[in-house]
Amino acid sequence: MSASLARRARAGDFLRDIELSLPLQLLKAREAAMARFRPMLRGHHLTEQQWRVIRVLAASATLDGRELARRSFLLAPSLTRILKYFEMQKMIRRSAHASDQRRVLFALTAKGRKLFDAVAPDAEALYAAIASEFGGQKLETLYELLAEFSAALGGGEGE
Amino acid sequence: MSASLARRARAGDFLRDIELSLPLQLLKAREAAMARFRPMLRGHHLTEQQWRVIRVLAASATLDGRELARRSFLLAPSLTRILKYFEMQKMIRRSAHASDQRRVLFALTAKGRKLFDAVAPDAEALYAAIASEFGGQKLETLYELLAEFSAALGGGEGE
DNA sequence: TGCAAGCGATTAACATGTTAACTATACTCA
DNA sequence: TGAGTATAGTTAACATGTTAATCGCTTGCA
Repeated sequence: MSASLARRARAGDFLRDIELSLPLQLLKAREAAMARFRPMLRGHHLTEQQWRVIRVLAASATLDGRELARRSFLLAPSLTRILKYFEMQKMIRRSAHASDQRRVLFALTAKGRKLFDAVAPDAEALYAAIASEFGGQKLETLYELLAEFSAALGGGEGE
Repeated sequence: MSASLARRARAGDFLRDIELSLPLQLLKAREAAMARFRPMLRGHHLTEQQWRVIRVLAASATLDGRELARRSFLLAPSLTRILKYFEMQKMIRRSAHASDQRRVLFALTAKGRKLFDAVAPDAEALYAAIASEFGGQKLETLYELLAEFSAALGGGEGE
């Protein structure tokens, strides 16, 4: 692999080969993983982003929009749209913040919890399959490198 | 970092913490990098995907849609829209394939080449800064792991 | 030959990404 | 206390992601 990289770097293009674009390689890896998850989520009538919201709320009971956006890594406009949809579906319930009228609190309804309980085992199974195919040790190394990378570029902020 | 992962895994949530979602970590790392590139591209009135198309064409002279889609890692509908836009901007020219009337060939115009020449140095500078901050050696390791991951899950196909 | 199946490109419909503007509420400090 | 500033959430506008359908061209094969 290292040899392959070196070969490409010597190829003589003006710009380094697009194969060496880091954002693109991250996108490819992400797509390789998502290609597994998407059909399963689709079977539950969920998009990836919708599942992230359900998952975050399932782990935290009640959250305001800001925290929900941070943990699900969604931009505010996307989150607004998703929450509006889930409210319509009776999956999520909103309530007022006691001391700050700007904030809105969100929580899963019983129906939303049921959805989570139905999807979670499928997601875990796919994740386990990926870990098995790629190797748990390498997966851990990849996690660490990704975390270091995000931290080095200041792309995580929170915590 | 490994300690941090272990701590979270022990946290006791029903599902493993969302922080351990691989697609999400890949997305975060990608976003950390793109946060650097986006403002620069915006200064040239380009989106990330538009830049990928320009870059691929700059390296290959003439390509049909299929190859262009594969190398820029864009889905056909997105590519169609981007090419339509660039044609309107006179950045890209389309021509007919000699032996297969289904295919369409695309190439940069002189104006498109000029755009590439203007953006490329800025992109290289940002890439060099990232390599410097994160470390060239770790960056190479990350590349290799990402490539192995994509290959292991069958998410690259071509070559 | 001719037709069924496959492929390249486009279009359609809906969801999200991205930036900017806007509203309402909260805070700060003179 | 009150003008100025900051923050949470929403809305707007446009670009891309995702799946499905469509249309014309090509290929394989009876």
